[in-house]
Amino acid sequence: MKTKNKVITIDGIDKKILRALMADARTPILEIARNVGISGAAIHQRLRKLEKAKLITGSKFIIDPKVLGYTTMAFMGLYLDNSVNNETIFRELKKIPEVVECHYTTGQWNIFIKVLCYNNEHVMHLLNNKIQTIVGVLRTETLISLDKQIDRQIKI
Amino acid sequence: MKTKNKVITIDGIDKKILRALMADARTPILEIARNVGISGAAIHQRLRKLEKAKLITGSKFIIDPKVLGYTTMAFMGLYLDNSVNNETIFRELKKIPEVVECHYTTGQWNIFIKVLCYNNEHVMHLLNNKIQTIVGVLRTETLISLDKQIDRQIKI
DNA sequence: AGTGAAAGTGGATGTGG
DNA sequence: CCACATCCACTTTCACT
Repeated sequence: MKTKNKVITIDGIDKKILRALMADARTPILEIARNVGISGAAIHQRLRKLEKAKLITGSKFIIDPKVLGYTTMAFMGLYLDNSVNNETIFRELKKIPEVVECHYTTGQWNIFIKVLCYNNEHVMHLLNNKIQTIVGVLRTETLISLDKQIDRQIKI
Repeated sequence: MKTKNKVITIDGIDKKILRALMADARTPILEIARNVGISGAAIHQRLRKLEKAKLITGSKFIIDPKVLGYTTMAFMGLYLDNSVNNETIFRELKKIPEVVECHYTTGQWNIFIKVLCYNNEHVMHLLNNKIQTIVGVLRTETLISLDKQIDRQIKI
């Protein structure tokens, strides 16, 4: 069990700062300062506060996997053998670079993952040679994402 | 139909640059320059090349929704009425801030979405008052993510 | 919480190899 | 493709309010 995270409240200025940086992590602090009408140093303090509260967990360049040839996104539901420890499965899944998300879920499957592949053949290979060979994985179901229409963070 | 994206190849230096910036979008270019052993100006040129190729699609501050109280993540599979246009559904879903991902998928459902909620009650409210009221949505199935173990970008 | 100033660093660009 | 040099803008910190 993880320790409980405190829920924090943020004001309008924090929201403006976050919205700017969530849209573009390299937005100059001074530019934000000019837009919200306070000094750069004040923005700094607020950012430190937000980082300390762990609301900001980092910043990332976002790349488009399609440009590297990863044109096929798929979701897979995994049925597991009751006798196997989830942690073992997670450890194996983390080793597979194509697996970009992994959830322990309610419902028909035990584990639900998102994968990125070059094409359907790659999906097949991944299933046969990587996923299905993990000890404890009994059966899988695959959904192909034909079109990703929304992909965003929670609205601030 | 979108226009076809060209698949590009990147060399070892590009990979190092991308890995640094994918981990932390605010990594100074000069720091990367020192690490890979070429000048800052060269890094600049390569970044422009990668942006031009649309491999880099932007940069974002990543926030942890849990700290704002969004402790419940769920996936929902939507069954649609054949007579309704998908675009109409996408448009409605985009208006719902809790919906952070939306895919048109193969398999039992027509549309598959990811949502962020405060709690199970919020999930229920979302289903009853937002999702199920969209014209064309016949039925839904919901999976709750009890634990997110992996959430990353494709490995470079 | 916020300001303002000061010192250091980094971003961006043009010239030339 | 890359280095070097330059200029300007931005980050970061601190004393003060």
